[in-house]
Amino acid sequence: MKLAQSFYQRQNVVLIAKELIGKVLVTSVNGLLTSGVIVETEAYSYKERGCHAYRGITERNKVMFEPGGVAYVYLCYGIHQMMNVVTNKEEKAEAVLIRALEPLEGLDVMLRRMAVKTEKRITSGPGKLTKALGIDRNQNGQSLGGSEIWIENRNIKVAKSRIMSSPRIGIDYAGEDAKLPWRFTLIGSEWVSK
DNA sequence: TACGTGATCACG
DNA sequence: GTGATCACGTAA
Repeated sequence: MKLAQSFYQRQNVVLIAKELIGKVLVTSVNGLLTSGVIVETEAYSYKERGCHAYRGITERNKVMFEPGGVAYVYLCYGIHQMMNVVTNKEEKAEAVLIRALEPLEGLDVMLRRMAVKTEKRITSGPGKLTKALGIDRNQNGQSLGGSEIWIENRNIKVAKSRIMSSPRIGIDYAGEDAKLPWRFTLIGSEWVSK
């Protein structure tokens, strides 16, 4: 079943990022259902330099300041859509970046969207999984309680000992905050990004 | 390692 | 208005 708003609106974004490992991200875009098990996440908070919200609200990051439970989707490097889950209360701008999935449903749709013939590493990276699942800025600000994009708990068991933390990727500009161990990966998964 | 690609943001 | 920058991916 879908995660409740109360799951997202808790205050500890790092804990939420860890708990999202093993949950299932689902989209139904243009009537096409696709989904995957989350195997890699990163936490971001307005309190640290790695976060878009660190310097306050702007046109791009304003949905991060909404109450938890909505999608924050933005364009990176002019090409890649990045999918985040907004957490915490209104004005406490925090979010979890979804970085990799293990495909579950709608593999044929994903193959077509990615224009590839095999599923190999088709959702192993934040820019790739959004394309495979049909996520773009049309979903920015959408509720995760809606009918187009949501996250489910399907009772997939993930032992805490199978989750590893490490520094986040691609945020050298964040100085000391780049060292925070706020990236979570499922140990042994073939689907974690490189 | 190099760079495509275009929105965004902090300047004026 | 303008220019530097960027939570990536792929090719080489």
